[in-house]
Amino acid sequence: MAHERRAGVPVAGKDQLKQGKDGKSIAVQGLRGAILRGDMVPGQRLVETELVELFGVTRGSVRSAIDDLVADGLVERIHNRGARVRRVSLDQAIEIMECRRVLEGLIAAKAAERAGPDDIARLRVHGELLRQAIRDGEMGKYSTLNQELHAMLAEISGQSTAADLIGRLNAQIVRHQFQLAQRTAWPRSSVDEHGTIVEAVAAKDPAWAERAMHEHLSHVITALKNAGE
Amino acid sequence: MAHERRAGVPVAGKDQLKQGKDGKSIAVQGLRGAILRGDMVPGQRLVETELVELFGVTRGSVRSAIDDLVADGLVERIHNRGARVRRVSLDQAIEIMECRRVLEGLIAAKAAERAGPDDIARLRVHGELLRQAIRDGEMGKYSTLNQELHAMLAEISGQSTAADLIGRLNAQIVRHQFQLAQRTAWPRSSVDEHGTIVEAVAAKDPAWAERAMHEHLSHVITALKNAGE
DNA sequence: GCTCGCAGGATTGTCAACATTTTCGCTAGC
DNA sequence: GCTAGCGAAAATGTTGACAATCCTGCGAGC
Repeated sequence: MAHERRAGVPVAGKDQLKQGKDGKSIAVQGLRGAILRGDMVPGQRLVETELVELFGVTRGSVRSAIDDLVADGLVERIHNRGARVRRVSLDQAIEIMECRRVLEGLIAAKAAERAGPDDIARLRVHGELLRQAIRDGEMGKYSTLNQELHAMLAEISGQSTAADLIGRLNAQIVRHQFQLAQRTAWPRSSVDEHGTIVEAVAAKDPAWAERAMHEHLSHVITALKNAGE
Repeated sequence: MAHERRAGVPVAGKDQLKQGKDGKSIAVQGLRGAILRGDMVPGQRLVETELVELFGVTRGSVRSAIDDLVADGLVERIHNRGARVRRVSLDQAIEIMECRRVLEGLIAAKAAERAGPDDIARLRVHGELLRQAIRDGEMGKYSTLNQELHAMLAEISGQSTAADLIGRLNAQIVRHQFQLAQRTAWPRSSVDEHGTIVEAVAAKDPAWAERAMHEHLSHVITALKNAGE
């Protein structure tokens, strides 16, 4: 009480470093990585003792890590019956993408409001790289650049709350997105949607940026729906 | 889906019963309630041993409960330095409300798509009650009805992901909203925004419903901004 | 007079053992 | 031949004790 420290501001830069040491964070990072990487498939049981010897941490840490991932929606647990990797149905994935759509729209709009000249320059460079990756058919590079572009917009927008929510939502559907990227040949019309978004932000036109982002993600959602049939 | 803990509708009856028994859930509910009710003010330290004797559960349960609330953004914890009730700045509250704005817009749109005749009837009744509460100046009743209306839309929309996100976001800013409700005399123009939303949903016009919801929450955000000056 | 260093006390983080619940295989009975 | 009931094994949930870390107050030294 004597020490009224910093009013809680956002996130955790140094916390991450500190947490890297203790057992819980090793378990969290290991488990999250394994699930996101696909080493553990949806529906698979997570037996605590197995994870103990897999990660070399105590059972308490594993337990705590599972709690964390349950809160993130990556794992589901049933009382006295253990935990398993959450299986996200296509309908749920669509729901999640619809949330992402409006949140990314918000970010795009705010980014358009706040973007400075240097931000715009960086965005343009990234947009050009994206176009090249698409033209050369390098899907891996495209995916990486795509994520970086969204991250850049999030940073410019300053909407850390929205960015955080999107991060969580995305983690839940990486598998669907991966499948989508592999099975879908993107139509020519959607090739330059990123370019439009960049342009809208550069023009500092929030409404346009939001519309462009909405349109872009609507196409992804449509592709998701079609993939299910 | 993964989190049917708090938000809209208690799907699992027996889970509630089970959760009521074990220590962790008692601690979670108790702590969340205390924070939301304002019994514990932002910035206040949460000493584990104190909570132990307050709720009559073990320290492990308290610890686990704190982890849960950290994941929900209600509490922040610093390594080896304990946990405290998260202090949400006005800027952060505005950010959160902007997320809520677009998510509620999504829900309103989807609700307009899916609403059946009985849903519409229920909404109209609720809208009328809301109007009465405003006319009679009963702010407490207004607040309750307002929440119920939003919950009803969330249920109709079927977007449980968005509803869950909104539930979490809302919990983080109850304090701000409470202060806002007490200090602000709502302008006449915003009196019947709820009516407009209900009408738009009843007309099964998603775009209109989304616009109406956006406008409504934009006014709340504006009020929030003004309250800070 | 001020700063640096150092125990003392308090609080959190970790761990290993105990209790409870569920599941699966087996036997007995219809 | 099939189903119901029982018991052992495995996995989970819980508890209490131990170790590491941090804040506070006091005293010595410059």
